[in-house]
Amino acid sequence: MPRNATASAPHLKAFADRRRDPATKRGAVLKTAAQLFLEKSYARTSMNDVAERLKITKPALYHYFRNKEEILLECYRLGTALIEETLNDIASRCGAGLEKVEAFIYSYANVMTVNFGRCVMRLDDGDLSPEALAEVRNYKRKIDRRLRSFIQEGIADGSITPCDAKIAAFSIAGAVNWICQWYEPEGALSAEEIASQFARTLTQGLARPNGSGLVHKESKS
Amino acid sequence: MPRNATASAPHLKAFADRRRDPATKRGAVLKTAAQLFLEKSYARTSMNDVAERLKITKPALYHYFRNKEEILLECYRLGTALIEETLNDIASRCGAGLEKVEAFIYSYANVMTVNFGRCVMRLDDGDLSPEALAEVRNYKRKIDRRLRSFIQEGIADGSITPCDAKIAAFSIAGAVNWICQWYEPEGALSAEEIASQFARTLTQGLARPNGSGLVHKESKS
DNA sequence: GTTTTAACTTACCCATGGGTAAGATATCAA
DNA sequence: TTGATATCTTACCCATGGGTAAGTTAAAAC
Repeated sequence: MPRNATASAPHLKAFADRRRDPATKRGAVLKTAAQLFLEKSYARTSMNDVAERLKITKPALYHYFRNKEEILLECYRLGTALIEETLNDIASRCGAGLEKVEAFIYSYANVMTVNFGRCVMRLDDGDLSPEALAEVRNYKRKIDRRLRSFIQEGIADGSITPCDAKIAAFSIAGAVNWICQWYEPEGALSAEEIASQFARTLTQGLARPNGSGLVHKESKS
Repeated sequence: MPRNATASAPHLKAFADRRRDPATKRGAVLKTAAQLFLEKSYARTSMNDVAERLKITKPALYHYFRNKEEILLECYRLGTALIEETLNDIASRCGAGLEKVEAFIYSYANVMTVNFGRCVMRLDDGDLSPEALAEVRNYKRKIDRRLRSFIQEGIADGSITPCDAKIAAFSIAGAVNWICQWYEPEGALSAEEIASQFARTLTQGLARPNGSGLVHKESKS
């Protein structure tokens, strides 16, 4: 995996010449800011830091965003859009509740390895204004409800052991959300490995099917 | 459980009269600060906020702590002490790896519902100085290693399905750590309910033992 | 009672950082 | 070429909040 946003920097060149399209530059600001927010947190990232990395000065940023918070909010919006996309896919897919949950874990885990996705669960939404906070909380609630409904479906169709769906959803969401706290794009673990093992262990559990015998061990691929 | 630190405030009276023991007052500052850090985050909690809640003035706080960071660090220390305590219990206990993991989840989940425990995983350790950060990271690494070793034990003794112990540990730790993000002491879910269901579903999985775990299950529904 | 000392207050300092005013300069349309 | 406009810079404002200096009050020691 050679080119990973950090090292070779495509978007850092966006401000090389003066007149180019604003859309690209706005995007570059956003990408850079998201990166910094993940590196140092939103609060510890100053507008100057963002400007510096783009090799411009602070006030230039205000041509593309009204204020710092708007940048943060936009990160949330892009991230939640990624999540909603995959959620719609899964919901429309046929299958038992358990399969949906499994697909959810897999897809969601992958999103948690993408910067904008990571922002959604790692950044502190308490830094948002009340209105923006309400919007973001709404997105998050929607995700939680979606997962919870998959679990309830599974209990209803018999693919999932009866349990408190609310707690189960928190458990799964927690495991996956936490990825954005420790995942490193350049790290040893690939997104694919993480996503697939998470999907398996969270649905099937750690426990060996029964006792210690290899009695009816299924083909483990 | 009627008296829950928030409503009836025992430690908020610590500064009622002037000369009392410093230890109690220091503890009151700590408790109040931890509470505020969880309510508003460390960064958004000013020393004035802490003082105000204790009905004293900001400089008075500096009789008990050298600076704001020392308060934060102390929260981490008390929290990690709670965790280590339970970890030692479990490690010394006999049992298969899976049982240890289960016990870990149960105990750790309970710690995550206690304010100082919540601080450990919810507060942003990036606010600490490099030295303090190293100390805290060290605590956290120890916890992770402990969990990972339980899992490896389980794989070795046959109680746990072979898997990548590192990823499995992240998954479990994530689910449990996330509790401190959503748990509300006054909320509908009790610590006991959460801890026991977490211990069960994370070890046994969601899937119903027989019938649906497999991909080739024909799932009508 | 008087002194000593810890506990606390009032009043302040100043670094950080979000945001703006106003001017400079390159780009684009004509 | 030239004016108009978006782009970007230099220089600044000021609110917030951690931290301190120095004095005040009350408790405790004698």
